[in-house]
Amino acid sequence: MSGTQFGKGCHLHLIDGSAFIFRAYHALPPLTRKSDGLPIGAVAGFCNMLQRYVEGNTGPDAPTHVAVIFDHSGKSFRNDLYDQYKANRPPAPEDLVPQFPLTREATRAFNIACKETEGFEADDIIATLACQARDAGGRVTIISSDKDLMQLVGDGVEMLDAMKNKRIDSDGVREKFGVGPDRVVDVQALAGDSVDNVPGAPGIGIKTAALLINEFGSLEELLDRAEEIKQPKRRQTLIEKREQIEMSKTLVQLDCEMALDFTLDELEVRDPDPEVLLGFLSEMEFRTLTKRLADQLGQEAPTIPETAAPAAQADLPEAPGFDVAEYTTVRDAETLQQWIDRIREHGYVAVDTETTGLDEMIADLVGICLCVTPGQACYVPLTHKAGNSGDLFGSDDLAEGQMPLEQALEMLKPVLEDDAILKIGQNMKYDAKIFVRNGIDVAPIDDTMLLSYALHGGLHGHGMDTLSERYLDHQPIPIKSLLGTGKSAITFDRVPIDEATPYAAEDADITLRLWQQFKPQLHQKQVTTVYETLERPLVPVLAQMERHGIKVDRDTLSRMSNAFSQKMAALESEIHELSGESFNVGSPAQLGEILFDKMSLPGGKRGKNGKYSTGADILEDLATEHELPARVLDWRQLSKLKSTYTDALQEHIHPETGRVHTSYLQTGANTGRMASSDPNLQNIPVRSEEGRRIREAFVADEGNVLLSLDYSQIELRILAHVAEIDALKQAFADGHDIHAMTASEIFDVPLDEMTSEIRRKAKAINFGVIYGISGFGLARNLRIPRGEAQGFIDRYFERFPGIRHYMDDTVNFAKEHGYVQTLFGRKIHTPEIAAKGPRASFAKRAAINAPIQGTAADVIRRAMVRMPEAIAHLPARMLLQVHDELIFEVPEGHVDETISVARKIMEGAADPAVHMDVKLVVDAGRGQNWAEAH
DNA sequence: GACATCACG
DNA sequence: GACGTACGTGATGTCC
Repeated sequence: MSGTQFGKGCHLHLIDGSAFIFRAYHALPPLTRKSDGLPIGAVAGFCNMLQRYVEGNTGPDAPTHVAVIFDHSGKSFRNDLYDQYKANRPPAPEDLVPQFPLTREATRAFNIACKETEGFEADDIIATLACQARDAGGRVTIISSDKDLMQLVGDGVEMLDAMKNKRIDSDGVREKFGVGPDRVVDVQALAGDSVDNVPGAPGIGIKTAALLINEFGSLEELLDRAEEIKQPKRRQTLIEKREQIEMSKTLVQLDCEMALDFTLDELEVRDPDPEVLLGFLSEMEFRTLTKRLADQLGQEAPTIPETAAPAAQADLPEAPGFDVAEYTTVRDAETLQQWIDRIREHGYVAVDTETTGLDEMIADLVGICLCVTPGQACYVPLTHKAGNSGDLFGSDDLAEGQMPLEQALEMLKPVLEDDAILKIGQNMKYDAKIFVRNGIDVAPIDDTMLLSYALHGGLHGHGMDTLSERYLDHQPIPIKSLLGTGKSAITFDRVPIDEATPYAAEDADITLRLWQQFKPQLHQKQVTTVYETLERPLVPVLAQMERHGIKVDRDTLSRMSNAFSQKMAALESEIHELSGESFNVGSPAQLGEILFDKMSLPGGKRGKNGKYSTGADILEDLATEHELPARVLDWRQLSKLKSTYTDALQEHIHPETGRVHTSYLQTGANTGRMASSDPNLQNIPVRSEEGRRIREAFVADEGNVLLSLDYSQIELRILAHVAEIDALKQAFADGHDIHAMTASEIFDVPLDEMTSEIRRKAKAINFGVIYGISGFGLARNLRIPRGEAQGFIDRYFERFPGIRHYMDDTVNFAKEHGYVQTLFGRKIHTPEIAAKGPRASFAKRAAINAPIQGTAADVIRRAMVRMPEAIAHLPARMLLQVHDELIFEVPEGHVDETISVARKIMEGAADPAVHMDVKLVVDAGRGQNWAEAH
């Protein structure tokens, strides 16, 4: 056959590669390569399907030419026609993404042509090839079950559903669409397609569409003569939505005349090269398949070492030391293109951005580093300024030898947004936010900080320096050595490029090395699900919340600040008068001396630095003795509110957005909780009346409302579930007041005789249990004798013995394994549990608390991950998270629906991963400001 | 930079 | 039997 021109007698097979991939992915469990944990299930299934396909190619239907056609990642020309095209399609699963390039490799290993084209979908390539083959007089079989391809059937073109082994010809198409292949697009244009988000004509499905097309002959005829339609609603739709219908047709119409950079002749069937094919299969560690194909090809099967993972790691080629690393500066497009080519070859890249500051809402991009191989990284300087770091009046001109920013971004954008290329970073949320401000939506991503958090939570911090020293035995170049410290510190754009390159490139290099080490461990440590469902997908969600921010009214804060100042001044003179001397009220040391030495008040205890303690609890006790401590308490409250909130918050209002943009630290708390900083919006006052008014400054944008949805008693509910306390479960099921119920049980008081004082005690005990109760702690909290507190606890354990078992079991588990777990499988390490003395006591209480606090944290993370999609059809925005509460902003008209949708997501957040015996309940509030909404 | 204090869940 | 003690955070001001 070789050298024959495609024509009569030839038979072209066109395989829809994406359909193969997704079918393979869903048909197989999430297999990973044994030596390094690389996800490999879809590739395995894909190879099996290719093998079966090749094997079945005998007889009259055997092809002379064949190609596997893939969708090129990214957007197609249809997105230019309609930006919503395929917009509701969920992104590819994370563990599938790294497998996309491998399926291309597999195709080539089978020596089958493998084609994809940027800006076009696989369907268009298939259409163009099918038309070319048909016009040349050949026969075509499209191996796919995608109905969008049915318009191509006829004239020697057929489809084959490989799963059902069913051929589809013109009759088959007529069965499916009610019209012949030539009118399929007309029907699709009318019926639309919810999967691809093609709008079509509302209210018209395939049946009706076929009826209309058959009646009028064509879509154009139908639209021109729409007035003749009898049904008024249908007539109106067709007239009013004409433009939308015509646009839909252009979306579903496949392009048969694409300019291809290859010809049909190049698709001729070829035998695989045994060495290449078996090499690929054994590299993937497919034992069965390698052997089967080796037998078929009459070759000796290459041996695949039966290595356990840790041994395999030792087998990996030793990464070069950091001292011999090759770090280059990229100064022109040609060199950058070489790096981009390398990235595309690998299918992943470690990325790091250098910027002018730490606030990603304000900092500007200075340069980008890339790394695909340990020890080889590049730095692309973009906006470094001329003039050296020592020059105080450094020029604002750009330094020589840098690519134009726009050009570099334009070249990198397709790579950074490519679904098939994994972008690896350390704290990628930061870099992603910088990129968004430069018009690039980085995805998909992996994050070494989050990998470490999932793997090592509780063992150590997850910053780059810690990780590098710990896992790579390498101390990174300190940023201070480039920027200096304090007042004389410079910004990164003032660092000479020659100095910047080794620092920046090293960060990307470290990130890549960490990723190579951590990623396979997810599977071994059984935290893949935690990482994939609770950590990785949260990154874009948080990034969006942070970028959106919450509106804060400066005037409200400013007025309150002035009021606080006046009150403080009055209190201060009163305090000075009472003490008989002028001193700094804000100095605990000076206050302590006044109270306990000069005035000889009782209860003077010295802390570890030899100073008297003057904490609020001590001053409260002293308040019965003297007026002064009470005044100091008042002053302190105002001082706190003013400095931390009314004043500091104003500094955080973004000059352009007028909103406050906090930053969430996903790895902030060992338990799985997040932390908020710059500013911390998770500790805005609420407990005191005076403080709560601060929340009035957090307002909804014009025409909008703030919503607050919070989990009711989530930690106690989780405790009831994990400790299996039937009485508690029942109380939650019946909707009873849980603290009153507890009080009734342990103090033997009937519910109708309950007093607020008894209930308060029970509430303290309930919280105490969650925190790993001790007689001393409860006694201090309730200000009762220690013996009495211990009595309460004893009675509590008597009534709810399950609690004691839970505590003992949890501590024992921690001692045995070195960690405890949440219901979702998050591991929180407790290295101190083996310590002696008070440290062990701390660790025990932390171990008791962690699964409860951590499970609650996991629950709300699940809700947050699912929220954007759930509210996508609403003009609602999720703004803040405060541990068990989510804050939304939504136009007035959509309040009720938003509450109902968000509540459903939150209450169902544990499902289906975890079944809870106790239902989760969410309370909702609304208002013009946060005080009203809460 | 350590410490004390206090804001939140 | 003594140890110290509720769990998890971040921001601020003082003082060295």
